[in-house]
Amino acid sequence: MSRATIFDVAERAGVSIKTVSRVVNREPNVRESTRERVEKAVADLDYRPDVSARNLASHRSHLIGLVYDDPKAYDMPSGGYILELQQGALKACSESLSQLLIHPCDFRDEDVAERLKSLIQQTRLSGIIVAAPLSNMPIIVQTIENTGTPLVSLSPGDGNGDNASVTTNDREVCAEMTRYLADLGHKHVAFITGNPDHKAVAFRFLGYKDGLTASGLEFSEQLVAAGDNSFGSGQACAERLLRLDPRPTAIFAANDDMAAGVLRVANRMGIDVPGELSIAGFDDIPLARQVEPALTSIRQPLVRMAERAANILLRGNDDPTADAASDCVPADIKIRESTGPAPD
Amino acid sequence: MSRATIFDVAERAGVSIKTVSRVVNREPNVRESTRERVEKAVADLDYRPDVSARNLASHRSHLIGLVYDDPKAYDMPSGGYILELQQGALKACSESLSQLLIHPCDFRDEDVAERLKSLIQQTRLSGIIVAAPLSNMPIIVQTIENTGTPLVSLSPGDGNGDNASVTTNDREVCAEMTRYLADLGHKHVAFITGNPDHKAVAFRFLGYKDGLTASGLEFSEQLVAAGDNSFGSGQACAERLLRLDPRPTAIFAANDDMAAGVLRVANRMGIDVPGELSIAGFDDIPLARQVEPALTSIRQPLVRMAERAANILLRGNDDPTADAASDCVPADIKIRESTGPAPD
DNA sequence: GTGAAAGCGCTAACAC
DNA sequence: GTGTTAGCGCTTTCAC
Repeated sequence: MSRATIFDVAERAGVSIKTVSRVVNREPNVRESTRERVEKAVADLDYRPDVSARNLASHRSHLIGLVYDDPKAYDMPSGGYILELQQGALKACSESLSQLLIHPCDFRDEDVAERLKSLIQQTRLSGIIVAAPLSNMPIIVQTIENTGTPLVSLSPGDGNGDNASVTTNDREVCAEMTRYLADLGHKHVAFITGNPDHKAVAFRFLGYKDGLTASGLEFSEQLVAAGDNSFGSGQACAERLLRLDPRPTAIFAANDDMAAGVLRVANRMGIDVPGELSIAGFDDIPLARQVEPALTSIRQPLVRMAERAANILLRGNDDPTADAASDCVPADIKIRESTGPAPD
Repeated sequence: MSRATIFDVAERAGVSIKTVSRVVNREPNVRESTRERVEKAVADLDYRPDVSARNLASHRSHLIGLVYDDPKAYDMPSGGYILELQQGALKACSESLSQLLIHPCDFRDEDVAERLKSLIQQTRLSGIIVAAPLSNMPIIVQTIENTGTPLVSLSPGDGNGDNASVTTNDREVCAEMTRYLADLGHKHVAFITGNPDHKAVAFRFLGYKDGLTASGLEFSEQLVAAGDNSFGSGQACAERLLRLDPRPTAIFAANDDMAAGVLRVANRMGIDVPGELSIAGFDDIPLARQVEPALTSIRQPLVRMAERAANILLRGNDDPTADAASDCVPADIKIRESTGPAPD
């Protein structure tokens, strides 16, 4: 019971293999009755085209790569991030009869470039999605560009050259969150910045400043602490910020891990959240819902971003899901229990 | 600057393509000097064999699949689980010049089988790793078996037929954890069972019983609550167990999400952990370290299990990392702050 | 609308 | 040790 080939189908349908090929690939110029006969034969024989043969002949691999920072290099803080990207990319792939190759990479590794190059050349990837923060790393981006492989960046800090990119509105949504806090009566809203490698995270800080301005609040260096995206750094920053006089009544952290660190410190210091201190995060990781009180946060539309990125690669410009603004997918603010009116 | 082919390399090295093929595939019977010349030509031309051509000619895809339960179907409780599996499988793949195709699937979906079949036939997967709990689902396992694709199950509840499998010592390590609690003086050790779909989780319950017996403690149905692996079910079970009289002084949950639920309830009820109640979990998810007090838990060697599974597929029996017992990789107990001596 | 023939870049089997 | 010759199963080109 060896697998059926295109010849078997052709013979059974009484046509040439070219016609089978046309039907299978949904090409035009096939008479309806012929198409039906071929489709019947395909079904009867449970025929599925061999991907290797197709790739070899067509010089396209129907394979795209998803490149992201190896979570093992950190202590896997944001596995959810990666899984959502995978999910979005997989969705687009399955709709386009393509497959996804995942490629976590450690940019501290000497061989990153070499490994990437091997991946690309051996598999003849039709395209690559590079997720932040790797989308900000010249060595990664250039290695890919040198191979001539189509590339889509996810949340690159800047435009990232001529490459296509998909982003979210980090800056605007952070301004919105800041205004939300200001509207609750908070006058001293602190901010904890994230890892500077992650340029999109820098936009969050700008958004915070925008929000302050929009709310008529003054920006103060005092109220800004430099974190590195980790839980521990959130704790450290909180310890400093919460000793300030006057003490901030709201802390907005550039990610949820740090926000959770702030919450831990507040609990330890006996500061009531949200009674005495409002805390907001970013990313809406599962932990945000598991801590108590649950964290107000911002959810990036990662699944849709990755899906869109994959579709850019897979379908080019005839992506039906595309609209003018689809390369910037807006984020959602999730109000939960950790934010509330400012104390008197 | 089109890519170099095997002919270009052969020409440059002054040999036939077959010799190039031998060198590239590390086959024997090549004179050292010839090998060196070919290697030089390969390097000069930056030649990398085309995977599609190789697959087509050799009828092997150098591609393995990793099939796991789509985390989106749940609310992504244990993304870390999947990432560790991916990491292990990827490690083995990169060492064998192979690639990994990930295939999350929702077993509630009507088309699971069809989708799996498409994946396998189109890509001619050389092998498939099926992770628990999917490794317990006949529809999944049989679909794969029907295609004749080599299959390795990860933590299948039972032997899973003739298929190779890689497991951890769920039962033994749970017995050990239970003994550890008994040794701390706990007389009333409760247990929260997990999702029955996940057969390996059932072994954890058996281990709990074993441990009780080994410690001379009596088993009581009263002290067993049925959870479903979710945080919420951990809370519900805790609420029942902690109202018991006498109240258990230790609760061992079949996973960390449930253990975290127990901790939350204990905090709400004003029960000191570990002073009045010891809590132990299983899985050592990141959350286990983030809650306060940090949870005593058990860490499955998922990365190594997946790596071993991939190596079984990729290298068959000449896996240098294999030893007699490598198909059962032992788990580690991580003692943290949530367990301590029983109260008087 | 449909088909015939020529590869795609490699491996396999066998010859030398 | 090394080379020759057929394919692998499909797409492409171009003829009809």
